[in-house]
Formats: sequence, C-alpha cells, structure tokens
Amino acid sequence: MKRLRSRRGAPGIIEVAQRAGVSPATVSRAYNTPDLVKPDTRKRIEKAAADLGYIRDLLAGSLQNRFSGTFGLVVPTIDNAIFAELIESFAARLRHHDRTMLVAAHGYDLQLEVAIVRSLLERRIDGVALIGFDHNQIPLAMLRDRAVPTLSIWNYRDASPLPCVGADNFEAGRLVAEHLLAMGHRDPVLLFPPTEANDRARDRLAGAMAAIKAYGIDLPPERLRVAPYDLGRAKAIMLDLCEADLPSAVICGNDIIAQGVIYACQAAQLAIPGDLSVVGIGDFRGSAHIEPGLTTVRLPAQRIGLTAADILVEMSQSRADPEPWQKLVDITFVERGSTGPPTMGSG
Amino acid sequence: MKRLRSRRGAPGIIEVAQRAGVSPATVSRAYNTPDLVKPDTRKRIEKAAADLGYIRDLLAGSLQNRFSGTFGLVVPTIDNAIFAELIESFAARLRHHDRTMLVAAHGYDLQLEVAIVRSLLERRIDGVALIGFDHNQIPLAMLRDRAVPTLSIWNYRDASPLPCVGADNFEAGRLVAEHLLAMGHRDPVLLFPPTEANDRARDRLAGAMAAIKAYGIDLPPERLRVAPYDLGRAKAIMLDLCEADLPSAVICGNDIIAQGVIYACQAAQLAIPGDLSVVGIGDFRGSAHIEPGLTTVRLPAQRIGLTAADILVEMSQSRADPEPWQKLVDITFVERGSTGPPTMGSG
DNA sequence: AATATCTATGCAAACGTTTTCATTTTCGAG
DNA sequence: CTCGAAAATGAAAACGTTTGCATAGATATT
Repeated sequence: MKRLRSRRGAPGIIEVAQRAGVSPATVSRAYNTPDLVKPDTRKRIEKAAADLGYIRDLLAGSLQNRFSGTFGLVVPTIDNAIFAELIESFAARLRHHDRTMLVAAHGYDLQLEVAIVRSLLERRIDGVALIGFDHNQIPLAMLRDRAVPTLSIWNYRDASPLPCVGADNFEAGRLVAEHLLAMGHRDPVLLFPPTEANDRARDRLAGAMAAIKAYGIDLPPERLRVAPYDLGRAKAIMLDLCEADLPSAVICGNDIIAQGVIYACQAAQLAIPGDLSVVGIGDFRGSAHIEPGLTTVRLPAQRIGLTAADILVEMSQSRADPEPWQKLVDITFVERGSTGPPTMGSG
Repeated sequence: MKRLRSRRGAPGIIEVAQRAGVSPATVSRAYNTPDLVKPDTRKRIEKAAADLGYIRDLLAGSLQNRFSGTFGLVVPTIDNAIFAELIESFAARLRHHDRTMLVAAHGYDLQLEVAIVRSLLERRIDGVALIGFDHNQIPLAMLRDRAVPTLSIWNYRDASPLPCVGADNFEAGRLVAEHLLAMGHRDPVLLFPPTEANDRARDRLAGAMAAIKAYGIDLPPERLRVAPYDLGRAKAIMLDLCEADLPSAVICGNDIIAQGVIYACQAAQLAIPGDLSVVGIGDFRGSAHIEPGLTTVRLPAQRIGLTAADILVEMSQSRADPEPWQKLVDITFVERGSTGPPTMGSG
C-alpha cells in the first residue's frame, strides 16, 4: 500500500485526484463550482476525499483567488458584556456563510488598533468591521488602498465616512433622559464612560444633554461624572455620590454602569425607584433580571452582528459599491422597575 | 512614474526588493531572520517598504513555511460572561506573540464542533485550544493526524488524554459545598447546568456531591435541579422553588445561575443569607459587586488564557513533545456576603 | 600570500491550490 | 449516422512568498 502524502503528512488535492482518477483541476472544481462537474465524477471525488481524510487548504487557494474566507472584527473589548453578543452573532453568521472570524480587542487604544488592522491585512482578510467612527486615519487608509471592504458598526450617522450598520446612540441617550424628565426629575446626575475614542458614549451623552436642555434645565458641570466601563468602579463612584447630595435620578452611559449604581443603592439601603431612579443604555444580558429591572434602551446587538456579517460577505463578493451608505437599526425604549417619579424631599 | 504594483493594487515583496535594490529573498530575510541581513541593507529595505506602504502577505508565506500565525479557540459560547475573560486574555497574549486568533462557538453542540475544527484546519491554524474534555473523536483524530498542537483548557484532570491547562472543577464544587455544610446547612438544593457535553459542570457537581456524601447526607434526587446557562431562566426556576419548600442553601453550578438565584430572592423578598445562603462557582465579573457579594470559587480565567497562548505558541515551534502533560492552575475560595449559617425553622 | 571560514546575497524551486485555455466527450437535432 | 454545440475534463501557468543551494566578498588563519 503506497502512501501518497505530501510533506505535512496530510493528503492534498493531488492525492485525491489520483485516487478518484481525475485531474486536480476537477477536484478543485468539485469543491468550488460543483455544477461544473458531472454528478458521477463528483461522487467519486467525494468518496476519494472521504477515504483519504482530505481537508483542503483554503490558504493555498486564497493565493490564487483573492479570498481568504476570513473576516476581521475589531472591538474595544471582548471581555465586557457590551460586545459579547455582537461578537457571537457576527461569528455565527459568518460561519453560516462558510467564513471565519478573526477578533481582536484594542482596549480603546487607537494606536493599538493600527497594529491590529495591519496584522489583519497581513492575514489577507476579506473584510473588516470596526466599532464606531473614532479611528486613526492610518488603518483606514491602509484598508482603502487595498480596497478591503470595511464597515463601521454599532453606531449610526447620516454622514458616515464609511458604510455603517448601527443604532442611533444620540437618540438612545435622548430617550432615557426624556423618560426621566417626563416623570418630573429635574436634577439628574449623568454617569458616563470617558468619551475620547468613543463616539458611542459621546453621542449618547449629547443626546441626554439635548433632552435636558430642551427642558430648559441648565445642568451644573459637577452633575456630569465619568465612570469607567466597570461594574465595581461604577458602584464605588455611586457610593461616593450617595454620601454627598443624592440626586433623584441617574442617567448611565450604559447598562454596566447602571448595574453598578443599582448595587450601590442596595448597599446604601436606598430604594429604587423610591429614593432614586436609574436608567441605562444597551439592555445587556442581566438588565432585565436584576432587581429592580433596569429601565434602558435596547440596542439590537444581535441584529447588528448578523447584518454586518451579511453585508461584509456581500461586499467582498461584488466588486462595486464605492459610495458609502448606512443602515440604521431600531432601538427600543424598555421601561422596567428602576424608574419612577421623584418623591418629595429628594432632588 | 512607473507603477510597480501587483494585481491587488498593493505592492509585493518584489516591488520592495526592486526599490531597495536587492533580491526578494533578501527582503524576505529582512523580515523573518533579520540577523542574516546587513544592518545597512536592512535599513534600505525598511525604507523601501515604508515608502511603498508594503504589507506582507503572511498567507502566501505560510504556504512555504508551515506557519499561518493563527491559532484557533473553540468555546461553547462567547456571549456568556463565562468565557469572555478567557477569550480576551488568550487573544491579547497571542497578539503579544505576533499571532492572531480565530474564535468559534459551538453552543455545547459537539457535532457543530466537528465542523468548526474542520474549518479551522482548512485555515491551517498553528494550534488550537478546546474547552474541556468532552469532545467528539473525529475532530481530535483530524488534529492528531495533522499533528496540530492541541490543548484542552479550563478543566483539569490527571489522566488527561490531551495536554491541558485548567482548574480542578471537582475541587471547586467540593469547596463551595463544604463551606455550606461546615456552616451547618444540611439540605442544600443543587442548581446545575446540563452536564452532557460539559465535563466542567459534571466535575463540579461530582465534587459537591462528594462533599455532601462525606457529611453522611443522602440527598434526595429532587434536590438536584437542572438550570441552563441563563440568568433569566435560573431566576425563574428559583422563583418556582421559593413557592415550594424553601431550602436553607443553594449550590449553583456557576455564578450566572447564582446571580439568577440572588435576583429571585430579591424579587421574593427573601433575605440573603438570612433566609437562604447561595454559592456560585467561577467568580465572574459582577459577582464581587452584586448585593450581597457572592460567595464563590475563583477560577483564574485570565491566567488560563495567557498560559494556553504561551504554551500553544511554544508547542507549534518545537517539533517534539508527543506525550501529554497537564498544568493545574490554582483556584481560591472567596467568601462574601451571600452565605451564612442556617436559621431556625428553615430547612 | 594562499587557503579556509564566515557573512551577505542571489537564483530558482518549491508550497497547494485555482483558473484560463484547450481538448475531449456527450448529447440533441437533422 | 453525422454534425455542431454544450458539457466535462485536463494541462499548465499563475498566486506571493520562503528557503536550499550556490556564489561572491570579506575576514581570519596559517
């Protein structure tokens, strides 16, 4: 029994061809354009491939046709609840298209993002999704030069320089603020993550501010506090705030911070929404089940991930579409137990 | 001005070589084995590459040398808090080694895992980390046949068939159960995720059971309940349980379930640990800050991720080490506010 | 000064596919 | 049957690197 094996120890397309009594070209076609090969031959090839345990080498193929079958996803962080749902749905959808996903996180460091995009390009990704609009020019230029389909996701803007799929974060901020204001709250505290290199947080904050201004309220600057993307830190900051003068409501830049606030209130024996109303943005896993349920705005992470994957695959196939366009996904305000009208004495 | 560009529109190694006045081979060496090229020449090449905006094609290179520079990570789920920290640290460490990560989730479907591993092999990964020991034989055989470095991570076993890096999940289960038993609880309810295709959960459960048996307790079967990996579902199950006869303590298979239990108690106006003690396993993000803080066992996800990345890179480089070995990472019991001695009347 | 060693580089053959173009086979119509 | 078109296949040239071997200087050794 002669072993027909290439260097790696695994059979290649040539061995399969030999065993099936056809040429390598036909085997290749059997995989890539099955309709071009006679059903009978195809069967024989499939059998030969199965017998040999053949696994094709997509990388070798990608040298000839330009497609690696891999897409990049660059996020600020994988760890936090925020993007996990997005990553999972993006990956699942790519898998559905027989593609794979390279993920990398830059931790809100745009300099690191440059290195990441470069490394993705070295792997010849067929396309890449970046979070939001705040990016260094260098990677964008590299992607443009190489005509790599690029998508900005998660946030939305009419005048987006890149094609984008995302939610209106300004509106999200406006919605939650409006809700509190409509209930009668007049002195909210805003707890937002740092806004540099983070257009989503910036837009949400701007939206909340706009709503506040629309009510004729002039918010003193000390009512705007910065809280990092961290449950524990947010909780600590809120505990500090409880010691000082307690507001009647807190608008949080995202659900993580809001959960921290809720925990802080529980620790400080404050009733929600009796003593304090809390709103978040995002509707992450857990926000519906925490006690009290968190009033928030649902950002459809899953839909964004799916759509982004579909669009990227499509873009990579059709050589066209140089003009940017954008797709807005719906957000929904979700009222739960964490908000109520202000009570006498507070605020 | 003559354009020296290849099909893609981007310059290749040949253009760089031309501009630097050397052969492509030298440019290649400047990248891969810099010591082999004269510093002066190297400078010239670097300049030429920078001028042209050259980005090398690692895939083309990987055809010749066997390394794609990409590693696979196959997890049950990305979405849940459980593995996010692991994924992030694994990716970060790979980046540190100038490698990238392909992630895929199979949702506890071992059949899907087969397809995933196959797809990873088609991408010529340099190595792969799988979660735990429950795997289909097919992908393991494919990996073995191709001599792809494979690591089982997250769980630990002395007699692991694969090299592994992980924590002793049996001991984790034992520790939390022991803690409750030592406090005087005698009739805990166990709330665990489904254990098929999940050796971690199985081991934890076995550990908890062992501790219970060691106390001479014969746990009635209805005291063991299955709860999926979902906060909301766990909360609902616990609310049901509150209606029936309330135990004095609940041992949860992981922190997600434990958080659901805590929320359920808050919803049912039960005091923790006054009316009920709760323990989890994992010490996920949030477990320290929830009110009351969750008593749990810390599994060092980050250390596992880092170590796994280091080891895989090392394995991919050294052609040796066919014999399996295993690395145990420490776990630490963390007592927080969610546990206390049973009170009269309960249980 | 001649020879032996390095060091730095170039040449050209891989690597495992895909794809163009040409050729053969099949099939339906006359 | 024969012919022409369509369908199925094969031969060989890519794809953009890396690397073994060979060569040409440079340096060290006698």
